Amino acid sequence: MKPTIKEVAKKAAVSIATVSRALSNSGLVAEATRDRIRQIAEEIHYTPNVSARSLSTNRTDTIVLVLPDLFGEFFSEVIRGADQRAQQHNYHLLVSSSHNNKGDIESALHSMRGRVDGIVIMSPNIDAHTLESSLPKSLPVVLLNCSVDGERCDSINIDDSQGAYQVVRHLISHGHRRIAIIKGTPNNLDAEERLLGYRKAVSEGGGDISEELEVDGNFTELSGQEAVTKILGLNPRPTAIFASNDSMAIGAISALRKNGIQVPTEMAIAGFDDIPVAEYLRPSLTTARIAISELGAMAVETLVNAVKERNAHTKKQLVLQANLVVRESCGCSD
Amino acid sequence: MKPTIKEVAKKAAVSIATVSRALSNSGLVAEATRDRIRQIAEEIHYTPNVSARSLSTNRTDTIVLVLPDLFGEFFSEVIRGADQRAQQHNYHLLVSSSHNNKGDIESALHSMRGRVDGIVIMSPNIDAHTLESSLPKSLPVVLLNCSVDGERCDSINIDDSQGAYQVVRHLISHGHRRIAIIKGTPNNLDAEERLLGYRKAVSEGGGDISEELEVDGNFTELSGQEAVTKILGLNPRPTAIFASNDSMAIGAISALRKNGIQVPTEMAIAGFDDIPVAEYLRPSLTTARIAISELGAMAVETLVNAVKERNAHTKKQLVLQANLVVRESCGCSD
DNA sequence: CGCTTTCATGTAAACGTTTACATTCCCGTA
DNA sequence: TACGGGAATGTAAACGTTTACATGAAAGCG
Repeated sequence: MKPTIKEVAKKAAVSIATVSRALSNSGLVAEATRDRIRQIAEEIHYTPNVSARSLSTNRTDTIVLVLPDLFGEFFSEVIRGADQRAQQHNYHLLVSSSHNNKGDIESALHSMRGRVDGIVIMSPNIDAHTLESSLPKSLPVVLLNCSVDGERCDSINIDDSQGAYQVVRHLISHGHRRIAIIKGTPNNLDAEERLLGYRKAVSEGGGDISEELEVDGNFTELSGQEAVTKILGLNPRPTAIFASNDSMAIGAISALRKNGIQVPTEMAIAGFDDIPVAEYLRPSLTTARIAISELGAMAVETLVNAVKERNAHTKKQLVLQANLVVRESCGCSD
Repeated sequence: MKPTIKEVAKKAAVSIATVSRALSNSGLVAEATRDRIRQIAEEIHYTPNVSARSLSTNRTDTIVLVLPDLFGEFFSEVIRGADQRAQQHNYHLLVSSSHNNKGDIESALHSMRGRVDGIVIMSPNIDAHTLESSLPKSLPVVLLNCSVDGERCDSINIDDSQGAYQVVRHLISHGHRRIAIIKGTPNNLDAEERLLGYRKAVSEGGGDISEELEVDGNFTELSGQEAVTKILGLNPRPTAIFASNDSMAIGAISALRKNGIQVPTEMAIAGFDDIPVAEYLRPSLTTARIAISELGAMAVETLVNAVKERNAHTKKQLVLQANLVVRESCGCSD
């Protein structure tokens, strides 16, 4: 059985209050007493129970990042940024997956009460109003990639529409007029806004506007591959593809190669995100770059501030801009 | 302030014990009473404090995965497998980073007492004996990619040596005799064993054995690129490269391209891991495949069993085999 | 020498929840 | 009608730690 503070107190012949003060440097303890207590604690491998401690102090020095998924380069980069910034603020970062469904988000939220000081939630697939009804009232929350009205918590979103618009405009500037889009997951905020940006750019640039050019995908490489099969079957065939994220662009490039179609000379392609591997592909991928890792870092920064203000601060909504990154897959050179 | 069980009890005109029984379905409660309590709990947005609950029940239904880093496709895949298996067992999975240093591992371990029921630790860079001295005695732990003597906890390792051996043997079967290796991080168990496998295959296959062919890397794409600069400067120039992981192989391929060297006709290359993007590269990457996601899943399975047995079971050491996956980058066709 | 202040430590309540045990009431059976 | 058993609920201790307040002793100052 794991030793408790009582065992330390007994062996050190002091009260548990003295042990607590000695180990946490809170309040006066005679130096000789403190040294004796610390030595005994180390000898019997005592570590405080953080549940008991947080019950008592009403603090955990921990925050949690709840993501739709925990894998893939995009989420990886979000976690990287969040982890680094949490470390700088001496907060312990935990990461948890909501598996992209509302029930799991609620379950994750319910399991966090008393365990963390604040929560970052990325949840582009969940309706923000139904999400808000699940949010604990006093626990600071920062929402990522959700559409909320701003009274209840801070949020950071990506200007998806503008990023998609830039990328598609660039394809148009290459002379493309028949551009397909591989869409993201249905009911996903990012996907919806990227579609809007695509439509706006195509409309303004005199490109073909057609429902058949808007091909289903779900942000995975496999769905990018499958979309290409459909795109190649369209008549007349598109000359460029905008994939709503880089993973689908990667899958699309692979499928084009398998169909003997040369990128970018026979089909131009562009993505969205700029995940790290995008620059290593051949051809390297033109894309809308989001500072993904900075998204995670800003989320943590915002949350840590909210925790310090006991969630009483004026909530704010930030928007991250996307920047066009021109590489080879649109026809430009690296 | 967040409502507690006391507020629910007061509004429902029952004791806190009745509320606890009603909400957790433990013990008899009249149906009308239970319905009234649940309605009130929902109205005032009551969620139990999990710290208090775990203090009382001595259980958390949570496990944690402590990784050297939380980003990159490899760790991503480990997390994917772990998360799926944890969900199947109705355990909540948390993920935390040790930032690949002993101090942070100890800090992570100390912050988990009373918060989780068990811990998976992947720590290839830390000497296992010093790690073991930090392990809590009664908390079940599963170690990944560490070298331990097996009395204290379960472990799952990769047969790195054998995997590297297979890959390098394959390069030798293509006629290569001057094969460079891009090594992993110093003092890393995986890196060390892959180097041993490389040496054994080269030695048995009559290849060149030379310290200059063993080039430093640290598992990142950038270090793969930098290693290529050194390798191209060797005289006579190697005809093949074995990168100790796929990320460095990706970086190496990119650098070879930039130097105008065609893979595989002018330089063959192979990696280790088989991260998901490896199949989308051009040329696609020959590699030693580890069922990375299965590593995570097995770790969780082993830990959940250890928790159930209250850590009193006979500890076991499992070894995951690597399988050669032949693609284009060695000169074979897909 | 006496009084005041400060140091060092102990006591006990509190944090929020669970649950063992006790109590009361109701129902069924002889 | 009486007794026994079971349902329903309340009481209070426990989980492990923190910390406000109390107490005693020692040191310093007038």
